[in-house]
Amino acid sequence: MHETTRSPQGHPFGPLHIAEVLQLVQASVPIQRRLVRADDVVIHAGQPFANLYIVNTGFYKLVSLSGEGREQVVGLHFKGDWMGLDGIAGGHYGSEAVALDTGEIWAVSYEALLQAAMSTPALLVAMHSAMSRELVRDHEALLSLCTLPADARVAGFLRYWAAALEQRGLRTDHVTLRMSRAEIGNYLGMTLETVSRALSRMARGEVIHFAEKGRREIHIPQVQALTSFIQDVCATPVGAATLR
Amino acid sequence: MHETTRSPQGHPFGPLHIAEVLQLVQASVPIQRRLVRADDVVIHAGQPFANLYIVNTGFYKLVSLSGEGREQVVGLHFKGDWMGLDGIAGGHYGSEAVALDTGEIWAVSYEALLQAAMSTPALLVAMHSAMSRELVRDHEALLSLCTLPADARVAGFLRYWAAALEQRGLRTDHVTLRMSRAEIGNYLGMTLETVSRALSRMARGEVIHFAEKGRREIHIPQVQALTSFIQDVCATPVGAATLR
DNA sequence: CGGGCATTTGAAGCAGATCAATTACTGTGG
DNA sequence: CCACAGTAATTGATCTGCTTCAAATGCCCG
Repeated sequence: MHETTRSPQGHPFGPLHIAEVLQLVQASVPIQRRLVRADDVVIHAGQPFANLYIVNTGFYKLVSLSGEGREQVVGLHFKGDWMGLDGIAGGHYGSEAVALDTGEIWAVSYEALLQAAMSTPALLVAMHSAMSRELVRDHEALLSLCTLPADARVAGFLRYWAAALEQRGLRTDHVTLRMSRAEIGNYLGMTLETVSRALSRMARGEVIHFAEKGRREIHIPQVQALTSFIQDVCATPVGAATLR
Repeated sequence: MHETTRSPQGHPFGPLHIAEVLQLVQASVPIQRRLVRADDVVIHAGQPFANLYIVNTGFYKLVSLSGEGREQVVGLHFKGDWMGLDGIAGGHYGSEAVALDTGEIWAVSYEALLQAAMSTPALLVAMHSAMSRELVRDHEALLSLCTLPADARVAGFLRYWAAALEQRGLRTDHVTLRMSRAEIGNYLGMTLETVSRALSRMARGEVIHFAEKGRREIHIPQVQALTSFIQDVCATPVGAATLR
C-alpha cells in the first residue's frame, strides 16, 4: 500500500524492511524464542505487562474480551508485527494473542528495549513504526466496518491478507486462510453465514476460486479483481451517517 | 476504568497523570502552541509527517478519508492526548485532526522528541503510553461496534465522553456534546436518525435529560445508569459471529 | 423576522441476522 | 483402508433492526 518495503541499507531513521527490523532487534536486545502451534495462547489478556512480542513466523489473531463475555477479533498479525503493545499504558495486556498455526514468536523485555534504544535510536523508531502501523490498520478496519457492505468487507479482508503476504515476499495467488468462517465473521462484524455467502458470490463471479478440497484454500487469480469487486458492490452503497 | 489517574510525584517509569505529562513535555522539548476554533483542521491527512500534536485544551475528532470519498471518524481526543501518531510509520499523516471547538494544541517535533527521550526516558514512556492507550481505545471501539446494538453504542459513547471528562477533573453531570448527530452516527456506525432515536429513548427512560434549549446539552444524573441501560438493551443481543 | 440547518418522529423497505437443513471435510478407531 | 462421528461450510427461508425516505418542528443567526 505504502512504500514500506524499501531502504536497502537503511539510514538510522528511515523505514526498515521487515527482515531488517528483525535483525536489528536480534542484535540489540536479548530474545526469548517460543515455538507455538495453532490455538496456543501467546499473550493472556489481563496478565501483567512486561514483554513485547515480535512475530518471526506464523499467523496470529488478537482477541479482545469484554467483561460480559463478548469477544472480538481486533487484529491479525504477521511476520515482523509487534504484539502486546496495548499493555504499555495500563500495565496489563488488553487482549489475547492466539496463534492461528505453527510459528515462532520472540519475546523481548520492554525495559530492555528502552535501555537498548538509548544507544540504538533506530530500534526505537522501528517500535514506533510498528505501533503507528497498527493504529493505521485499526483505522482502516473501522472505516471498512462502518462504510462498506458485507460483501465488500469480505473482499477487503482477502485483499488485506494477500497484501500482508506480498509484503513479506510470499505468493498471493494461492492463499490458505487460517481462520474459520466464524472467526472471519467476527473480525468483520458479520455472521459466518454472511461470510460464506460473500465468498460463494465472489467464486461465482470468478473473482476467487476454491481449491478442489477444503474451502479454506483460496485461489486469487488477480488481487486487483478484489478491488474492482469492492467498488462494484459499493455502487449500492451502505447507509451510515455521512459527515456534515 | 483503570487506575490511570494516580502517581502523585511519579517515579520515572510509572504512569503519569495527564497534567504531569504536559509539564514533562513542556520542560523537555520546544513547543509550538496553536489556538484553534471549531472546525479548524489541526492535521491534514496526507501531509508529510514531522510533528506530533498534544491536546492542551479543547476537543478534537480524527477523521480517516478513503480514496473513494468515504470518511470515518476514527477517534476523539481530549486534554493530554497525542495526535498524529499514525504518521510515524508511513511518513505521512493518516487522518485529519479537526477541532470540535476552541482550544490550544501543542506541536512538538518528533525528531526533537527522540533526542529529548535520550536524557528523559519518562518522556518516551509517556509517548508510548499515549499510543498504547489509543490502541486500547480503538479495540474497545471495534468491540462495541461489532457486538453491541445501536442503542447500547450510543449509551457507550456518552459514557466514554463522561469518563474522559471525569479523568480530567471536569464535571460529568452536565455534558455538552460537541458533535452533531451526524458526526456521532458516523463515529458509531449508524445513521443520524438512529442516534436521535436512541437519545430519545434514553431520555424517555430517564437515563439522560435534555437541557431546556439545545439538544446538545445533556444532563446525566448518574453515569452508572448508562451502564445498566447498555446491559438492558443487550438482553436482546446483536448477531455477529461468536467465536469457535 | 425569516432562511437555513439540526433534530425529531413516523412509515416503509432492505441488508443482513436468525433459524433450519443438507453437504462436505477431518480425524479416529476398527 | 474404510466406516463413522463430529465439526465446518453451504444454502435456503424467514425475520428484524436499522436504514431510507419523508415531513414536521425547533433553533440559531444575520
